[in-house]
Amino acid sequence: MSGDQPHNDSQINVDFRANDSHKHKDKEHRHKEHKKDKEKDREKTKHSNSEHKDSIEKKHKEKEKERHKDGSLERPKDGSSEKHKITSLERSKDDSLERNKNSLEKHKNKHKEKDKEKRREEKVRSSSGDVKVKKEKENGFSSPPRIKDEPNDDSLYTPPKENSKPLKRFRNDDICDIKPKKIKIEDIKKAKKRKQEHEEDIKPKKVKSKNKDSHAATRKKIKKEEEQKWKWWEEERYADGIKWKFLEHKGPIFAPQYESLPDKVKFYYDGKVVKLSSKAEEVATFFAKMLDHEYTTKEIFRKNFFKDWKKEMTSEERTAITNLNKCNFNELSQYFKEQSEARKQMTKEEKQKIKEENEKLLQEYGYCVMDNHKERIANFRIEPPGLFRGRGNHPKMGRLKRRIRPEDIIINCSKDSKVPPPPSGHKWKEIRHDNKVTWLVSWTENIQGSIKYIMLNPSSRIKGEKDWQKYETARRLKKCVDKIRNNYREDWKSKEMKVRQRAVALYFIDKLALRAGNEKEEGETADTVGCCSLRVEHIKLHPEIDSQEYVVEFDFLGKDSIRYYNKVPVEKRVFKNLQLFMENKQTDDDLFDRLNTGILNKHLQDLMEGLTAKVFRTYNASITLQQQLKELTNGDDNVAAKILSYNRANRAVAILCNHQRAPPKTFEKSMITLQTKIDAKKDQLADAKRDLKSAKADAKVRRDEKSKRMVESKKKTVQRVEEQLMKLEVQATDREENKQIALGTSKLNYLDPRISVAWCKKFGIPIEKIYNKTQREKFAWAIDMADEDYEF
DNA sequence: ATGTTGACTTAGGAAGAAGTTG
DNA sequence: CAACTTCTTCCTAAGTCAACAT
Repeated sequence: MSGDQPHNDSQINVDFRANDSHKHKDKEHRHKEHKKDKEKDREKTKHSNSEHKDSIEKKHKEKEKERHKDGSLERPKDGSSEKHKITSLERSKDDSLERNKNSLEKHKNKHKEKDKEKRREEKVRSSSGDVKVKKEKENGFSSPPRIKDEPNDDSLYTPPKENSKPLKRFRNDDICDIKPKKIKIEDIKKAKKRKQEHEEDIKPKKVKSKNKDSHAATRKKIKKEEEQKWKWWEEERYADGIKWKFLEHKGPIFAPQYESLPDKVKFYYDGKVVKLSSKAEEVATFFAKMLDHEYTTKEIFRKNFFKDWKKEMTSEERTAITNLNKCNFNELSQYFKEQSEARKQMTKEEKQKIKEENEKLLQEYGYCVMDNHKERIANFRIEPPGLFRGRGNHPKMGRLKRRIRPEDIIINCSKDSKVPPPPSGHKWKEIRHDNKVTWLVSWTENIQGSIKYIMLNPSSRIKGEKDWQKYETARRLKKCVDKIRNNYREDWKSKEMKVRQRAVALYFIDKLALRAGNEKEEGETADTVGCCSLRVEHIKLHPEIDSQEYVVEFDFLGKDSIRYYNKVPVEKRVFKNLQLFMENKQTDDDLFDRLNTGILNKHLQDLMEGLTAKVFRTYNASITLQQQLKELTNGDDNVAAKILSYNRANRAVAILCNHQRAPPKTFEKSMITLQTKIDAKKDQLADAKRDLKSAKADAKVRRDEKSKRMVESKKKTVQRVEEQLMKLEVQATDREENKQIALGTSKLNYLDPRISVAWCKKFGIPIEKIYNKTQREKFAWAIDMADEDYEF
């Protein structure tokens, strides 16, 4: 499909540019240092085989060049690196701090009103100008019928199994020709029938559940099933909305009660010992435990902490303790360090005992029964109290996260199940029987007032089905993405501002895999943005730069305050539109002032059933992996080299999605030790080769069996050592390239696992090399169902 | 439309376990 | 076997998106 990824080359280039400035600087810097280190090493060891080193470096360079040619991994060497010298993560913090200081206040008051003003203004502007025809055009443009008619025959991409067993219809996804409302009714009817049949098959426990014998019977049954690994993906799914029929669990585990400090551990205020009340002391320990962290030095953190701490103090304490700077937590901090040290020093037996106890708790609380199957729960422990630490420059950092009591907890389970008893002397806040949701336990958290849930493990049916469904939606997008791309390109010319903005935003989401960008409440969270919430200050337009035309420079903080930096050449039309959008705006005005995620997603829904902004991320990630694997894998390579190719493909995706990590603290050091190993291995190889030579010479002279055998064994040694060396070198390359890129997130959330499974099967790579145990559990469905010619 | 809330996915870092090495 | 590194699991914050309320 030519249109699969018209953007891919640029995407990947672009991505490397995403690291551009700061990261690149950093990378280049690191490269130099690395070389220096190598040189040092050489001098030290004197066994240097500089030839070898050079050749490896050359090899790497060549490889990188190749990749560059492919439009893959190499970053362009443009000179945009000067400005940013700090690594992304550090930088992002500083940046946001600065900005927040300056603009937070402004924003708070301004933004909402300004938005309204703006809207008013622009209405005037547009009605007088060229954007008159709004209503008609809007109707004209959304033109859903055309798109909806797009043949939706999943058959092409749907493995036979799926065909015979209908996919679950979360949003009536795969019946596309019928109007949604009708479907609902029909689906429910069908579902009822299906379920009746289904239940007859598996003997629902519903009726019998009060009977203990039958409970025991089901348990046995569950155990049996456990042994042979339930393949939920071969079974029918529930229709619309219903998530389960039976749900029983043991409730959550609460955080351990606070234990007072021993008397010898003292807290000082203004140089004098102060004995704190239990409540105040507990909160003090939270602070003391974090003392080593940088954020206890931050003004906002300290202010928030102190305010909340005072609330926990007795009135005497409150009058006595008025200045956090006069508080001395050192003894507390010291005490906790000793404690953790002591924990490390425990004997094997003690550790074993703790492990066993944990295992017992896991067995008791870590599983639930959902529809005749025992399933693992993800987070069965209630979050303990502590100090809130948001990410980035969070206005609420340092606030007290309060202890959750049974009275805060809502239990969700089925009516016919054994409701978990609350801890003695307590009651649950509520017991609910809602099978339209997947959670077992919920409570409201006190920092943001949001609801927290206990849900099932990713290996569970309920999560797995949804995950599978996600990739199926992305595959449906694959089939109509060309149309959608043409559609938004047309919309760049629209007379209506709203449509143009929508089209440009969608272009970014598609090309750059940006997140949708919901509005957020000012002052409640860190100042981060996604596509729809970009502000004028987040982009710069360069009509020409580095011999490229129409370049947009992005620089903003995204989710988790991870910095997104990228210079992207765009089409002229996009560029001109951006200029238009930015006209007469302040830096802190919204770039897309007529757009939000709701509008965008509604439009997408019209283009394809189930399509939302985030599907583009999934789609582009998966299609990139597939294409990169195709390009990078060399069938003649050995396993290690193939895996390097896989990791590189994975890396291309991680870069596309801007999945970063802080470089491991020990990165430089571990690189050096690895290099030393490589050097040692090279020496060993040289020795082995010499041995082989002399053995050969020897054999020539002697011509006896023994010396022949000797030659053979020496040959083998050389081969073995060569392989080992190769493996080390591959490892070094891989690690180097991975310094601040996190592969895990995309692997876990964006890449259709069937692509990887198919790749493994095709090239004879054991799946364990790609997925660890947890990942194999999560992707069991894919491992079971994908064969080597699976295509995304 | 706009705002609010609830449910669920996505995310990076910390802690803990396992593996490696001197 | 202790110290260190690396891999895995845990933790929970921070997004997305749809349904509902205004």
